[in-house]
Amino acid sequence: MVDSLSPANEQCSCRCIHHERVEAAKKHALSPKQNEHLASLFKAMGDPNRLRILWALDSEEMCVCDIALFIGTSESAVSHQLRQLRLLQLVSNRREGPVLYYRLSDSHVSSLIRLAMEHFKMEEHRNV
Amino acid sequence: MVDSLSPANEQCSCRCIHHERVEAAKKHALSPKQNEHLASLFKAMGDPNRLRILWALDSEEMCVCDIALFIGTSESAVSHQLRQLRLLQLVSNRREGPVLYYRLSDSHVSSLIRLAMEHFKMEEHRNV
DNA sequence: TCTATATATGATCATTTATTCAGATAGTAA
DNA sequence: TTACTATCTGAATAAATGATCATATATAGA
Repeated sequence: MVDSLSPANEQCSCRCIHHERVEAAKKHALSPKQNEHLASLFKAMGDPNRLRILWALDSEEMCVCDIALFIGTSESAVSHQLRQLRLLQLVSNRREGPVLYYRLSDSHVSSLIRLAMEHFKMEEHRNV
Repeated sequence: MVDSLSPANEQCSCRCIHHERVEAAKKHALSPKQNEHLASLFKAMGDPNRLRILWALDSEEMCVCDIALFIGTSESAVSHQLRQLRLLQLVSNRREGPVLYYRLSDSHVSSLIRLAMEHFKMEEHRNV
């Protein structure tokens, strides 16, 4: 059992520890890759400005200018944020002339936000 | 319309902009407080180690030692992470003598993780 | 009381990250 | 081509963050 530990994990091997729980947790654990992917998704949603962008795009397409005005930051800052969201495939865009219209790639993001709202027992006062 | 902007948001007022979309986004937007709460929840879940902890605690109680061995970091690091999760009320603990057993505070966290897995079309290979 | 164990906490440090600025790219129209 | 607009990108900087180390607290037992 102990030899299934990676070499770096030696610092605690002498303490209380319920070895069977640790082994069970390892079996139940997500793969490192899955875990990284999920963490990066949540991290992307964990920035207040990005979260506002995502929530805004849930109800309508917006261009970079619109978002910058809505968020109250520079267009460059918004563009950087949008790139992150694009790389994670949370948003996609559509070009119309020189203007890029951004939207949510799928409904998972807004589902996650709504589910998270339940945790805080927030009301989703839809007034749009 | 424009006077509903906060004084700091002046940098984009001369660009293309679909003002009606910006106004609609503002109406639809979460309150700053709600937004901050949600962002902090997602941010907490956005660290790979914290996410592993949360996912592990979904299936069983673990003490700090267990978690440290499972994650492969020091108990102090785990304790710091657990404090953040406690302050956000994502986990709670139960004392048994000198040992603190941690568990998820409610089922929202694991629901969020499972929903996020759908975004990546991950399979939840339950082998525990 | 003293000792040992389990966990928590505060300070520090290295890394990450969000924004800003300057400049580049892409599209449109003259 | 030139000029203009919308957006993107890379570098730099300041702030936030996670881990480590040393120390403190809490509980149990002698």
